[in-house]
Amino acid sequence: MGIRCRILWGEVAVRKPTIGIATVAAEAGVGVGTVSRVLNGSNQVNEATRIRVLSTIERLDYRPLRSASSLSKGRTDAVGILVSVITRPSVMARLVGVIDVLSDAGLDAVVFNVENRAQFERHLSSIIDQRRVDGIISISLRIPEERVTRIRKLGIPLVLVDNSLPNFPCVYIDDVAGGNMATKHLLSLGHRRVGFIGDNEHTALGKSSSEDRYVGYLMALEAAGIEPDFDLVARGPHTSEAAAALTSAQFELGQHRPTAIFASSDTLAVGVIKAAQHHGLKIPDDCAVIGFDNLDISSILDISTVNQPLLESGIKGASKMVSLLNGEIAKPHREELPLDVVPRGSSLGIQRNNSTKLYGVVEGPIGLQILQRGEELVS
Amino acid sequence: MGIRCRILWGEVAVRKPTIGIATVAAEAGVGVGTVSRVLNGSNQVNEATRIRVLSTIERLDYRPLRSASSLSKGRTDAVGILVSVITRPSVMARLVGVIDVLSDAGLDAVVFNVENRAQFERHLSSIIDQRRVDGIISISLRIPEERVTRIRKLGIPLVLVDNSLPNFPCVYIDDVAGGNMATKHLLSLGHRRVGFIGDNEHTALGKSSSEDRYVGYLMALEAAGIEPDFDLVARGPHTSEAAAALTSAQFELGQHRPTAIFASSDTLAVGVIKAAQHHGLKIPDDCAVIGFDNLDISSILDISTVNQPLLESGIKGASKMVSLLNGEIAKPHREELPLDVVPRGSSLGIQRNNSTKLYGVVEGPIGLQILQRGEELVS
DNA sequence: TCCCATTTCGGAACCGGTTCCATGGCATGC
DNA sequence: GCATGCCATGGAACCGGTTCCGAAATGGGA
Repeated sequence: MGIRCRILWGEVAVRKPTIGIATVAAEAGVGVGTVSRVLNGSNQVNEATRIRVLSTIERLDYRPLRSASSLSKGRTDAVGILVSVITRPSVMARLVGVIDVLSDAGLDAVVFNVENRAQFERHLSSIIDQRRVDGIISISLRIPEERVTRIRKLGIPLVLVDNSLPNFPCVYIDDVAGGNMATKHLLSLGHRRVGFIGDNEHTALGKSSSEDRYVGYLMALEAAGIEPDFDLVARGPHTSEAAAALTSAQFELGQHRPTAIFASSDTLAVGVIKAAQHHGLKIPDDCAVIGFDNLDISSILDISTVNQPLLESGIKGASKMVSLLNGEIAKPHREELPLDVVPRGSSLGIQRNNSTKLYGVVEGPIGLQILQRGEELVS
Repeated sequence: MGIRCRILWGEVAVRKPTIGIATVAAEAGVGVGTVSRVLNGSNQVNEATRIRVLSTIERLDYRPLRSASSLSKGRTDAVGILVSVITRPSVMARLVGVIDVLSDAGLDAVVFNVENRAQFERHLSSIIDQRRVDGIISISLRIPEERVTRIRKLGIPLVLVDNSLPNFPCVYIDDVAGGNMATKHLLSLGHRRVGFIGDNEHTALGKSSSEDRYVGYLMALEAAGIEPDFDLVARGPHTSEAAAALTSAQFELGQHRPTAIFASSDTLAVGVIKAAQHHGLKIPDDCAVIGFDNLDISSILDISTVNQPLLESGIKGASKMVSLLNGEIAKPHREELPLDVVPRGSSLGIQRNNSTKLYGVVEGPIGLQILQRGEELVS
């Protein structure tokens, strides 16, 4: 009934009495079953008894052991979250949505940060083979085929956020359409030489959002009857520094340089803008820019972008997991979230017909000249 | 030995045979103890036997159940991470450090996102009372006194990151000194009217970093023999919008307006800069700005700041937790991390004597004119 | 050949809740 | 008064690894 003996260094035996459910039951003069029922809020217990048990629990400062409960119940009430490079703001936002929903549902959120292939494999096998969680939510990651097969065979609940896989619940966007929208936006402003700056990190372990957006870019060009110029297409690591370097190269093409650039993420768009400034090009007059994701920074820097519901994707994904674990079938198994272009100063420039007061052009080493819609910012 | 029966809807009984350690033992012709030893890498097992057991495990596709192991071992191998508003980039960076170290140590990182007092209490009691984790890491949060008492009494390992508490391991910075350094930097540039923009969110549940930095600000003024002007001190929510509004009010003081502003975080500094531009003030000539934290955005926008090792704080904090759980005493129980001023364009302006080529001043609605040290960005 | 130390191994007891079945008490219906 | 049914309850069996003790096998030395 909870007496553990341990011999320390050949000295006297040390008793470490643990207060378990049996102790509580004995102390309250009831059976263990009753205590368990009280703990789990069963309505099968008399009110007077319940109160007596509760007060005993209080008095003994009894705290039920989660792992014992998990063992009996056959579930951990925890969900594993596999997350690709967590530091990316877009990934972060999704993660927050996931965590909030899970914790509201009383589920533990066990986060696994995946930064390389080896780590990915290690985490996957740890999750799958050690049965430490009831389900898996994968954010912006592409799970290797053999793992998917195994997960499917074992019947482990899996939900994908920002990716999709046949026969699994998922929440995703149409990146091709998004790339198309962004490019069309630039084309609609009259640009004919539109560049593309993307990242190449999907090769590692993520989903190839950038490549999908590139496909959309090509489609938009084709629809406009424009022959793609592959000198205006470049890919590199997912950093603004890399994007700046790639863009810089395009700006050195002289009269063949792009007059507008679609960066496959806002982070890259920042680099594009840096490069433009480096070359003395005015934005958007000399070069229009649009990004993707609608991160905080794009709003701060007044960068046009394609908005996708990041937080919401996490919320919806986690909700599907909760339904799955509760045995309810998530009705719309697969869910595509809407996208929309957010036109800002980096493509539109100052809208002269905007009646609100605009910021003047400021000189100086820092000219973070932000075009705000109206005065709300400094209200 | 692992046969579970369940009656479904009054239909036939369904047998769900589970493959447990006993099955493996029987199948391999050994005892359960041996299988367990193999699983845990004990060296008390003959090589031939080990191989036989491993192949049986492989053949049966046996996966040990984490919660059973936890129950016997008396530990969960999981650590709870309490995190204040996770979306803040500074908090995020610390979290990443923590998660990486924990997962390297084979510990699960269970993340609890705390956004309000009620959530905080709920998560705390869930963690403490349900014994779901072996230890707690608290990031940028101030734990209520009564909870601390309880944690201490129960002997739950607790590590604080970006905060400190007597007799608990912690990793922190000297915010007072940081505020002092930032303000001194501005004073050293000749400014006498230095404003302070801080946040007031510590009242809720976080640590009062902003207030500590304010104290440092006051000390620096005093050391310079400057009487503080409380018209130049303002606090609001932790958003650049709020900071912009507060700053704007200061700029309307006419000749009494500040010529330099210390913002207690980079996020706020962005708002300060927005407000300056709104008022047609050049930075840093008309108003110098320094922030705090050295976030990505401050580097992108060339904002002077005070650097603190964010990722490192997480790494060190988690390492302390690992030591604690391993029974090793974390030697330097409390650890203060170093701070340093990172002077950038928002306070220094263009350094004319810098030999590297500088970006020209660009006109246009977006003049994200970033002063880079050298060409490495567009290399 | 016998003795003792070492290595390897089997398996019962145990970790601490959960669940299900048996039981007792009480009210209702005939 | 007795059968019936429901509610509340006790407690044994169970969940599936871990650990420890005792024992068997092995090997080396006298």
